[in-house]
Amino acid sequence: MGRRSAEVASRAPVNRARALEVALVVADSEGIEAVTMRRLARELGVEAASLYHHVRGKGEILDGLVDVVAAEIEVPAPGGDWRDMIGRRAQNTRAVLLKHPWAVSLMASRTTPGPATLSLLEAGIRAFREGGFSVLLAAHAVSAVDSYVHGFVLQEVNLPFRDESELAAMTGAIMEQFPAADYPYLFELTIEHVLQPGYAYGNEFDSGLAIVLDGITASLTQ
Amino acid sequence: MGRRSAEVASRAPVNRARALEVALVVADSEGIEAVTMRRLARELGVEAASLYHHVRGKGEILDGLVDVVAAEIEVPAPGGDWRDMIGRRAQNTRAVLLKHPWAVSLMASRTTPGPATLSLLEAGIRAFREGGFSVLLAAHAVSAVDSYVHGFVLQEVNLPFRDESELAAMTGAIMEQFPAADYPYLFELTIEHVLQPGYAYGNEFDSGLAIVLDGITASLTQ
DNA sequence: AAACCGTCCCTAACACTGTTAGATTGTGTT
DNA sequence: AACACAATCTAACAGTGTTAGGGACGGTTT
Repeated sequence: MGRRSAEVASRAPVNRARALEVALVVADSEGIEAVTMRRLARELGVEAASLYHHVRGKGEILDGLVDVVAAEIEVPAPGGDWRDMIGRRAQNTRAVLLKHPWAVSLMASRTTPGPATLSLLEAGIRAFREGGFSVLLAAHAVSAVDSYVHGFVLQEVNLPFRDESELAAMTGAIMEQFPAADYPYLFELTIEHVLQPGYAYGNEFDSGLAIVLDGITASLTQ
Repeated sequence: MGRRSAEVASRAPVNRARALEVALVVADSEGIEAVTMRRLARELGVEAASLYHHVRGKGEILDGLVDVVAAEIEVPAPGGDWRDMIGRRAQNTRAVLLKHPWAVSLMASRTTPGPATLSLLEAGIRAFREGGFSVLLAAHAVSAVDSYVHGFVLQEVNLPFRDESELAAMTGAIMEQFPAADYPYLFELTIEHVLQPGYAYGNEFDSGLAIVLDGITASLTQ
């Protein structure tokens, strides 16, 4: 009865893949800060130092986690409208990153890309190139859309509230602490938009994505 | 000559402001991971536990750092073209965040905004509202542009190279490790764009910003 | 069969981290 | 001179990643 959260059979031999498997479960259920060498080892029925026979260090675990998440992102098959393909790629990316909220910051901070990360990038560039974009324009476009997606999700996963009541409490606390007169437009937007029933920050994703895609279209015809 | 990097006079009394001052210097010169309670205390000529008489915990230091950086971002004065104002705001944001590379992730992960953070947001919304945007469109637009800027800089500050030769070494290492045939378009883009003399990823910022601003313009007239 | 070798795992330790409890100092006021 | 109070101290706790060195086990070679 000791172990409660990540139930992983500790029979199979310890190796890099099993360590990553366990790390993913722990990160998803308790956050990335719970992924420690001692914790992974305990989950694998082993001592911390033993992990260093399968992995160069904790960095390799983090790199591996990033690529596992990247592999989970479905890339649209070639052949089709670039706008549709890039749009779906963006939606899929957001969906997967929301399932692993710790992954966004990690993807940015880790700098050794794995095969899945490269494939995701390849699919983005391909969609633009086969859609008639020059190499230069494709580079600009994929950078713009990926920056937008990562930036949006980065904010989204760090929001300090999860439902409307928590949001109301949050905005209330902020507006109490600071004079509302200093931020008239922010105040207006909060009252008339944010605090309206049915609001969720995640809804802004689609409009922002449309903005970026429209901008990319405009960059084509000029 | 024990102390070498952050030379801060340790005469003045210890308080929250001085702690933040020291924290900023340490973070800029040695990275955010060097900002530890013991390090700040040492720099202030004091023991770590003493800091807790001036600050609730390390979180308050990090929150303070975020707002110090936000305060450094120059917001354009009211009255002018929205595209120009938002563009300058984006450029200024990027410039300041590049001076404090640790700040991007921190701004996203900390969830207690300070006055400077709110002012920056206020200025963005104001530019759109006074440019004729509805509350809804202004919300969409400011979310889109801020997501783009943060996402771009997040990638930019985490690039594992600083000059063209390091970039060449990096791409070379990646292309050795993985079969280039698996990523034909990425390969093409690398050869024809990334490895061209004068390339720097930061140059993509302007084109992406133009894309977002064009997209916002398009969202107005539809 | 006996010796060897490499893989895997262990214990122990090092130098760190944020944070708290409780004692001690120093300064200013009564 | 006595008190009060804020600021600082020492010591400790439960963690972190990582390395060194030793022991057990299996398979392969002599």
